[in-house]
Amino acid sequence: MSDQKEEAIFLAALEVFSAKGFDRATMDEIALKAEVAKGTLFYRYKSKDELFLSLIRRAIDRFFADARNAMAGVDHAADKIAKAIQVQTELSFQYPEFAKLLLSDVWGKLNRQQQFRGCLELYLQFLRTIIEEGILRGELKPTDSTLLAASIFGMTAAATLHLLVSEKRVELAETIKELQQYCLNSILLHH
Amino acid sequence: MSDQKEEAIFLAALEVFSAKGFDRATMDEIALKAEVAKGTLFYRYKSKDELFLSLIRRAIDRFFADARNAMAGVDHAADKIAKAIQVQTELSFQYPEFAKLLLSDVWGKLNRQQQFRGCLELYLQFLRTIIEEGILRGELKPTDSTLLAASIFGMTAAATLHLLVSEKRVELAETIKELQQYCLNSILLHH
DNA sequence: ATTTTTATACTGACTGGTCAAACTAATAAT
DNA sequence: ATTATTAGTTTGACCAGTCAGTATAAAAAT
Repeated sequence: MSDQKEEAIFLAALEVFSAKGFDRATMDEIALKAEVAKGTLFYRYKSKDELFLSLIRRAIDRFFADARNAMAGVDHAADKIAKAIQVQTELSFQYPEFAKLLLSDVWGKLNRQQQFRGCLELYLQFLRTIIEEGILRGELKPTDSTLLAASIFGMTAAATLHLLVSEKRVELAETIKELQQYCLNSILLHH
Repeated sequence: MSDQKEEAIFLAALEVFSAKGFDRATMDEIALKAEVAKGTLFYRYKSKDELFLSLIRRAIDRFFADARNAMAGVDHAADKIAKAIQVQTELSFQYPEFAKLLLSDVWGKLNRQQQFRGCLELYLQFLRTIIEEGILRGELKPTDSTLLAASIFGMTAAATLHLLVSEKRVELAETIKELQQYCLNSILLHH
């Protein structure tokens, strides 16, 4: 039960799944990168699916924790949303390949993908709560909180991925500020 | 070079790739669904990659044409953006599985995925032009047009997919209106 | 006549998962 | 102290299935 091995497997899985996506990632490559025999992977995880999910859970938990953390002491709903956008953008820049994996594999019907979605849903739920509170407190316009939460998440994910993929050098801080403004102010000059 | 066969292959490929994603889709199944011998697929397309790309090109061309069409006679940049959101949302609702495929497979590094991205880029370029014109004409606040274009696309894609995947019954028209407002007005009540 | 299609069988590379054997270290028995 | 036992862990060769792509020879279609 060496924690070292577990950590090595986690890092290798993160790397390989991120680089190749679920289907093209192989257990052989993960084992190789983790410097562990293939059998060890299956001793510790029932299947490729399970290894993948354990990775996802750990990563999303951390994302979630970061987001909660960033909002400690923040009161206004708009400010909380701004923080959420910031944390998500920072994570995308820090783990771009993982962010791609996230946006690529959440939409499917397979069991693994549904469970994956369940993890992400926890975060969206959290956003929803913030939105609903904001509406109740008269800070936000009434709207379908589910739709808005998904919109904020999707806008941030796709925008950052597009930047990362297009390989333009960009200022992280500047990007965050603009995304926050799209969402929180109008893009219109007069209205 | 019967057009009938080509159409059958197109439809079958659309269906199978949409349902399974690129990796899990098999040429055998596509051939079966198209009621065509497997050899025919390889006679007409060099490889699975090529078949996939021809499908993508055709689909995105159509999306692009729809968008252009919807904007004929529309003048204000904000109205054009509203139309873009509308067309994209309608297409997501009409071909939900294909929309998933789109958002899942555009981010990769593989040759096929890069070419795929090239197709989508044409559309984003188109959005950019609209945005830049809007800025020049003093209708939109100055911003990085690339970032905004990607944000609009991503917001719309992720929001609609999330609805489709969560299987809540929703009003298409209502959804479109809300997404347009997120983008074009503020979500804030006072500002 | 030439191109296109079909049905079927085949190849060969790849990969998730298995399993019996081997290793390790701690504990119990002598 | 030394040996035996036990339980958990690790190994890597191996298996069975899958699938893109090929081959072929006959039949349709143009």
